[in-house]
Amino acid sequence: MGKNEAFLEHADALGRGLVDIGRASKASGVSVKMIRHYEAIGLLKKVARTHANYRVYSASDVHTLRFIKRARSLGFSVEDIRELLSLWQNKSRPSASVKRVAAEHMNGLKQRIAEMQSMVATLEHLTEHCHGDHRPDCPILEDLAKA
Amino acid sequence: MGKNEAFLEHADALGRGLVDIGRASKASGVSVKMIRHYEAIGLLKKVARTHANYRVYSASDVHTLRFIKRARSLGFSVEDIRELLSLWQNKSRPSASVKRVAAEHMNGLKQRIAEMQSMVATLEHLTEHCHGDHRPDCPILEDLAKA
DNA sequence: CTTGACCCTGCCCTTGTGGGAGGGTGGAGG
DNA sequence: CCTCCACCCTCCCACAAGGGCAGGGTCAAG
Repeated sequence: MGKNEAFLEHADALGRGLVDIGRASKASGVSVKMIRHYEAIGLLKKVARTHANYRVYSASDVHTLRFIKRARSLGFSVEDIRELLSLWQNKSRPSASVKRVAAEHMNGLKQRIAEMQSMVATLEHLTEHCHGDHRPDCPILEDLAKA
Repeated sequence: MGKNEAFLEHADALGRGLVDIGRASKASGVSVKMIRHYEAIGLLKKVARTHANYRVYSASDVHTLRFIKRARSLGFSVEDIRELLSLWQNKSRPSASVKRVAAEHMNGLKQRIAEMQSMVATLEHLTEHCHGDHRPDCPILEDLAKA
């Protein structure tokens, strides 16, 4: 094993395929700021540190960060991701649990989409009838003022 | 005019068609909390107060609150509303200005809808292929882990 | 005079992310 | 060895648009 891994030198760590937070950020697409934040809220386990207190990430940590990044890009909340991560790491998880999390998230998305579409429909209707010129009459303002 | 209106008694104020914040809230649909907040951020002008420092709203104030409420329900941001309110109060506004604000807001909505629809499409595809039973294999987790 | 329903201000919480201050470190070039 | 810059560290603050609570004042009815 050589030296105790709890306190590596920076150069040493890079030599062993471990990366600093900047490289982990570039490799995962998660900003440095957010990597620290995910650690602070316990989404990512506490990683090793160098003597200088620099965080050191393994390939597996970076993999987890990419998982988080991808999940965020699909709109999952941090709490959803917490659950997905634990399911991911649990080799005997039932796929039904994963499916449930995804399905609930999808329903939330669909509902918000529907709400926004109804806003768009109203706005579309109102702007269609707005001259959009120098004149002050405007059905948009009239709607806001009446309803 | 009778008494100076700067410091009314509560009962006095109600007698003149003015309302307290609770009534203004019920009449407008804006929560008491948010009425105060809108005042704090300058969306609503500072209203009169009674001797006891209670806020007193006129019918026109309530009308403005309803305008704000309706605009929020169409998804306009507070900053958009600030602009819409000033256009509403400016009798010589060009309707083109109103239309522009509405159109930009609509574009933002449409873009967010598109992003969310693409999330839903991906999720739908993934959940379709997930057994959703006791077995651990799950294309959802595989996607999150690979991409 | 008490009680309950209001009202007041002020502070903290949310979600996810960015920004900056103030200070320590690593490695390269002079 | 010294200097620099890029990087790292920890805190604190900010945003949207609200919710919630604490601790106190007030009003009207009984």
